[in-house]
Amino acid sequence: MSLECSCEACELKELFFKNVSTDQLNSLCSSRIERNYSRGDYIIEEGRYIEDFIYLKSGLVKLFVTNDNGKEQILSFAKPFDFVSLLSLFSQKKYSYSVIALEESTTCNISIANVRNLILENGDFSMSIIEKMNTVSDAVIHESLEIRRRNLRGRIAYVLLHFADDIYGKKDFELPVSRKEIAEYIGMTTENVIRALTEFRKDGIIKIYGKLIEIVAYEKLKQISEHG
Amino acid sequence: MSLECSCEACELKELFFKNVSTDQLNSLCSSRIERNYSRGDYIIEEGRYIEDFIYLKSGLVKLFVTNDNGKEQILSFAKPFDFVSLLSLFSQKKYSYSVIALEESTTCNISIANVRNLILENGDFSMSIIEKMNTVSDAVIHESLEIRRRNLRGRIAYVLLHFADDIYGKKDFELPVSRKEIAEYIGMTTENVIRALTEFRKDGIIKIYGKLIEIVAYEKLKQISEHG
DNA sequence: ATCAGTTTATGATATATATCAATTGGGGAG
DNA sequence: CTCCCCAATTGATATATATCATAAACTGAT
Repeated sequence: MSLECSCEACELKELFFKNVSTDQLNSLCSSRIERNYSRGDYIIEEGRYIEDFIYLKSGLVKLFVTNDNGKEQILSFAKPFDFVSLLSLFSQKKYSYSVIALEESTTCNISIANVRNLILENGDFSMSIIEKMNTVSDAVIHESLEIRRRNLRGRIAYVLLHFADDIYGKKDFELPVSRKEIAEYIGMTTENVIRALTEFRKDGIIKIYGKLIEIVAYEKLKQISEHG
Repeated sequence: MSLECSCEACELKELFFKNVSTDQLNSLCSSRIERNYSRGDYIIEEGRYIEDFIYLKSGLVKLFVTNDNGKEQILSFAKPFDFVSLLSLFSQKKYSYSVIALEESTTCNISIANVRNLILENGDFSMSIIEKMNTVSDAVIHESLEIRRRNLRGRIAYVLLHFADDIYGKKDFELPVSRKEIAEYIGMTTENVIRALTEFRKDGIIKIYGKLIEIVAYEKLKQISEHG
């Protein structure tokens, strides 16, 4: 039985289910569903019932809300090891935000009833999930405050550094989002996002080839992010 | 023994410890400390080690962060039944925000080791604390997004309605914060907060007597909050 | 009671950001 | 392959908000 469960070999097992017994893992495993998404696919739709605990095995996604006049506000970007359904998993019945894949992405979905049972019977697992939840919500709140206290240039610098440092781990990368999406993330207009990027390019801080960004003057960018 | 525990009679017991056995409650009770704070007192100081699980029995507090240049950003206001130390309780060792009493406030503090033990041994309690955590962080994130998508007037309207509807439950109340603190909450300058309030007064939407605010045209204020 | 410091308030001005308009280029649907 | 829509870009202008300056009212401390 235990040999048949592919969760045993999952690289994310240690991260999240290290305190789960083999029996419990097998139970999770039998009910779990893995899903693949292409760029642009909805993984979670705002307003839908929360039925699964979802975590991202690979790829990159954006979390966002849509307000009455159809405008989108991006909450956060999430990469593997982030638990995209974690924010409001048990606070309410319906999702209060949507999630869309920015790259080819794979999720592992576990029925929420199973997770609930695991919480009820396994204290170590509870502790682990609480820590993860706190970490995720802390990060989202922190991010929001960081963005809010910056001006346009500071926000753009912050976002570029976020992609370079936290998401891709290198100074040159392909932007997984449009200028418009950056605008929706930092709360400014698309035109001004473009203008700031152009300014950085003209100042020799970054190079731009369409979606490709290369950070040339990393320290300078850091300085702009920190002191405007 | 159980008769001596004042937690048995605490009006917040049902809200948070309904799934806790009498023995467990007594254990919590013996280690708990109740603290009183006056307006302006620090309840939590950013950077301090998280040693207690803290909830607000009475009063009103503000949660805020201080950035490098000494400016404060207010995250949220919390009233009784809110769990002020809940945001990052288990995500890290130190508080990433401060909490100050805005009115006479009383907290109940329980050692974090006790709460941790309770999580490990009591699944229902775990479930309950997870729901509370999700609710608190959801609210803070939601609040932040709501504020962000409004202009100055909309933000001020939103804040006034927040105090009237969510905090005081009536249309006339004494502002528990300065104009400067409102500014720190909505991310605008003090002068512009004052100007917007004055505008609302001149338009007959509110009456102002120093800190006393009376909402005269509630629907109008609602409309400004929703559509600028 | 007085002084110092902060809060509230208002006006004038500067600055940042949004809006509107026009152009170019690319990607997807048919 | 072509058409059309959307993304990216740039410029001109409008608007919102910040900044600076000033003053009155209030608050707390001595």
